[in-house]
Amino acid sequence: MSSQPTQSKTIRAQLLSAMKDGEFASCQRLPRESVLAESLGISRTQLRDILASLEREGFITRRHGVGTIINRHVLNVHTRMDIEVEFLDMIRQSGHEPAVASVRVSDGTADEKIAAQLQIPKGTPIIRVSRLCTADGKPAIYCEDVIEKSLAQGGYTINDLKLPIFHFLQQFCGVNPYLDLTDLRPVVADAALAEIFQVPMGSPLLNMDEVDFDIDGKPVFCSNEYFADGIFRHTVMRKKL
Amino acid sequence: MSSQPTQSKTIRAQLLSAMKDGEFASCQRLPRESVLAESLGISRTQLRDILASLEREGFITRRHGVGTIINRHVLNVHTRMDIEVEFLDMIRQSGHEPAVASVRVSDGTADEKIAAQLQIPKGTPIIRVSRLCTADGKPAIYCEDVIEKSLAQGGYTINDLKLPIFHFLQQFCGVNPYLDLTDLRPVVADAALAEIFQVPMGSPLLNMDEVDFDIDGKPVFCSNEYFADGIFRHTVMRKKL
DNA sequence: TACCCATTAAAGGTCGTACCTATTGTATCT
DNA sequence: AGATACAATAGGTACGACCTTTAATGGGTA
Repeated sequence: MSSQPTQSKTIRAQLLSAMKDGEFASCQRLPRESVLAESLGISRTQLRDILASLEREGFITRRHGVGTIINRHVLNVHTRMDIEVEFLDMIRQSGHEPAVASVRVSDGTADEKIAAQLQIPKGTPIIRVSRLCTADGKPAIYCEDVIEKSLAQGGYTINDLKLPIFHFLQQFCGVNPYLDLTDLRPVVADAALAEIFQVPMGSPLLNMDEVDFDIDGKPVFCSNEYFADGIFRHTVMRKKL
Repeated sequence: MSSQPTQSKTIRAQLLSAMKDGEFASCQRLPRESVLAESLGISRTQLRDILASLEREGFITRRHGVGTIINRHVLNVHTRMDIEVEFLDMIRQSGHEPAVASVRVSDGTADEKIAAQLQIPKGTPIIRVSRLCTADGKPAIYCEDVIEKSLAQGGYTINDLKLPIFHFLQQFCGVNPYLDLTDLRPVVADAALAEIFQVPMGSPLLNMDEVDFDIDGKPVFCSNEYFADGIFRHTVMRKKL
């Protein structure tokens, strides 16, 4: 059902971390494609496929007749908002000590909005998981995850929910999120959010409304998230189409 | 200096619009690579390079042994925040009538923040351009663009600044933004912003702090932008690395 | 009839080589 | 000294062959 970690993906990751580790720091550009391909043990054809995706992510720029340049300013971005990252990793990347302060699970049924997001009939049984993550002990992220109840296979404990939600989805629901679409909005803290984040009412918060799809394009999970202001630097890399 | 619109880019755009126009709607997947390559008049090699980038953007999913699936739910997103779009187009895409309500130009010098963003010494002369864009007559986007004064070649009028800023940069500054890095923050309207957006103080606004780089990785332009809440649907597509 | 397993066709993934073309720097000629 | 021609570099494109993963098919057995 899910996509295997193909050779391409592995080498891609390998090349990316090599760049991040300053492997080619001397001239900030990659070796000639033919050379690099050989040193990675793959063909130039495959390498070019990898480079095409890295270029689209902004990490490199390929220029005909010149070479492949490493975009260090992109590589150095802490938190790329256009790349899916676990909350705890995100907090860690921002230089803070992450923790899951609380988890709450409850059953319910899909309201109009959830039904639309998950493409299920209104009233379908769902599970709600509320979590609060802290950075150095301060409230940083509050999220309410929702998944169709019939997908959950039971047998899990609260501790399973304190781990990244992807583990839970994979282990107990048999689903592998492949990509997500997330809507962003600025909001101000109401009484409830002010209490959760321990900030004055009216404080700004970043709201993300996320729907995760599996590789078949089926929505499998959605999440409403609030991010405290001032802890993260949410950066997005943009290029024209 | 800038990258030419290569054949690859052209065909890529052509293929993407064909998908958007529902060209392959019947089965929501692309023809076999060999067939598609032929019908596009290119080699399979080149096609695969194109597909790699389209896959990274979420528009398609390539599955070994299966085929190339079109992700209509991604294709249908109105405003992809991880893709650079002109403000006026953005407003139009959101179903509103765009207009530039006001433009103001002033000279100044780089403060600490601008200096860091543009990687120039503090105090370097700059030009500031403030613009207010409206959607159906209502304030939607307010931005303050900044560019190093020595880059501007003069000879422009206010009307040139009412056009998309990229025209100005290209025509009068000789720079071609290649990608940008944008930081996102939720903010609440202070007195000045409340006046500009004609909303109560304390209203939520989305703030984007953008730095544009040319193809050589040199910062050439930065912009501090505010988006009214409720007009746009800022969506970002995310995949794991 | 129902289920399991082997076969096979379809389609993306990888490889290798040859050649085209844009850039850049250098050497030469004026 | 400047302009022009040339050569080296490196990415872009093209074929054609073969590998590997999926999914469908069909036959055989319980």
